[in-house]
Amino acid sequence: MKATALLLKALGDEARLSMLWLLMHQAEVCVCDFMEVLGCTQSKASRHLRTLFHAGLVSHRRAGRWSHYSLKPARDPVAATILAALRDGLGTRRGAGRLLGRLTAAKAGKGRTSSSRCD
Amino acid sequence: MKATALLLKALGDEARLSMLWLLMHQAEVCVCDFMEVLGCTQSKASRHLRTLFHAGLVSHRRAGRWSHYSLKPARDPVAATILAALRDGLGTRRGAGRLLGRLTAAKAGKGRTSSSRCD
DNA sequence: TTGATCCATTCGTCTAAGCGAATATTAGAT
DNA sequence: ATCTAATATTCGCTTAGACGAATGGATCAA
Repeated sequence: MKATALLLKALGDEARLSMLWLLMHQAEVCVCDFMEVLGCTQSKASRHLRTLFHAGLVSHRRAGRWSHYSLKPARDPVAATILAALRDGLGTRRGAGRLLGRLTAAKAGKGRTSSSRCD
Repeated sequence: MKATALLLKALGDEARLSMLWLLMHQAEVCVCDFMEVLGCTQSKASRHLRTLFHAGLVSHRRAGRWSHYSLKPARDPVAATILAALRDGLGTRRGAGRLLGRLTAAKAGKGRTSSSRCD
C-alpha cells in the first residue's frame, strides 16, 4: 500500500509525467534532450530523472559523457496497468503533442550548440 | 497534462489510497468509520477526504450529523483505468485485507462508543 | 435551552519537495 | 596535463503538504 502510494507520488508531477511521456515514444532520451524539450534547467531535469529512477520507473545507461534514460518495464502489475493507461490516454492532453514534436526536432539536431551529438 | 499530474498527486498518499480502497468495497463510508478503520484523528480524515473531493474522486452526501463519502465515477478515461487498476491490484498489498476487516467490524457496530449508528 | 455528537476548519508547527545558481564530477578532446 | 562538455550534486531558499490540537458550526436528543 505504501509502495503504491510512493509510485503514484512519483507520477504526480507534471515534469516527470512529461519525461515518461517522452520515453514512451522514444526508447532512450539523454538529459540534454530532456532539457531542450521541457525547456528547463539541467538541475531540474537531472533531479526529476533521479526521482523517476529511485521510483523504479526508468533505467539509466551511461555512454561517454551522456546519460541515457529509458522506460523500465514494470514488474508490478498495478504499475504496468497505470503506465499503459498513461501511454494510451496522455495523448489528448494539452501540450502532449507539442512535446513530441520538440523531441523530434531535438533529435534532428536543431538547436544543438555543440557539433557533437549524443548518439 | 497538468490535470493528470494533479490527479496522480491526489492518489499519491497512503491514507487517501486506503480511503479509496475502502470506498471500492463499500458504497458509502462516513467520517467516523474512516477514523476508526484508519486509526487516525478526525482532522486527518476530514482533510484527506476534502482533498479527494477536490480532485473529483469522491462525492459527498450529508445525512443529519453524518457525512457520507462515496466513489465518484470517473469521466476521464485515464482516471477510470487507473482506479480500476487500483481496485483490482491493491488487494495484494500489505494491510489491504486488514483494512477491509476493520471496515466490516466498524459497520457491525463494534467499538462504537455511541449507541447511535450512522446508518 | 442545554448538552452531546459528528464534522469542517483554523492554527501553529514541522517536514517534504521544488527551484535556480553554483560547484563538483566524469569523460572525451587537444 | 589541460580544457571543455554533459551530467550529478550541493546549497540556500521558497512553497506545498501533512499533522494534532483546538475551535466553530450544525444537528439531534432531552
